Amino acid sequence: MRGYSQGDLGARAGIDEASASARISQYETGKHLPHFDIACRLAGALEVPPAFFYSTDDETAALLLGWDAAEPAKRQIALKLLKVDANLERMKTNTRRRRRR
Amino acid sequence: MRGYSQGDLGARAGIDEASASARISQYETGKHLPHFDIACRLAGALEVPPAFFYSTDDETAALLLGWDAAEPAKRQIALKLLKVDANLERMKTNTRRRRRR
DNA sequence: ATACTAAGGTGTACTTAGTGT
DNA sequence: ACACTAAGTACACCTTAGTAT
Repeated sequence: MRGYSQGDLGARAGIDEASASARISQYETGKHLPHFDIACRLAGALEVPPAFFYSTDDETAALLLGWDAAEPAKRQIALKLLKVDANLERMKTNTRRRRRR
Repeated sequence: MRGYSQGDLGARAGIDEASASARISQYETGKHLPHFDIACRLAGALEVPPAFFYSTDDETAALLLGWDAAEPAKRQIALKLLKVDANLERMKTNTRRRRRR
């Protein structure tokens, strides 16, 4: 199993092969959205962070890909670089995380 | 409208006030997941990037908050810092973006 | 083989009404 | 006022069967 067909991707994500092609086609054509747990498994199969699928602009998408590929040391530097502003911002806003299934 | 009640948040996200409290409560308690377009409007109201709601670890969540608060100049530095690894990584993997509604 | 779609079945979010703080 | 929940309704995803490249 080394291909990149919809069926193979489905298999790597643990989706029943009988419906994998149809479902992934529906996702790619925008007909339907996968549930979050399925998106996580597809992200695992494609080796991208799940949040990548939910980025609404190309810069954020690039950030998440770079973040995912970077080594821990480089991650720390990037995070510290951004963190100063973030902490200032968070004092002003009430941003509670919402739970997932 | 200056409060942080569920009803106010719903109003800022353009959700019908008759059901805003119930729905947001269901999101916060993990009973239900909002559709992606609703998540985007909630993110706008809370001034966080939509992808923040879909981050599966605290570091990625922090990254996205920092990214959102950072000025363009600082964003470019962070992005370039991560981009080298990212480009190398993308040559090896087949990561097609999936469409959204 | 693979990608895609229509239509019906299935499951989840949304609405409403109501309880409790 | 506000947060939360139960139950029914509405709607989106999933499955199947089928077409087409």
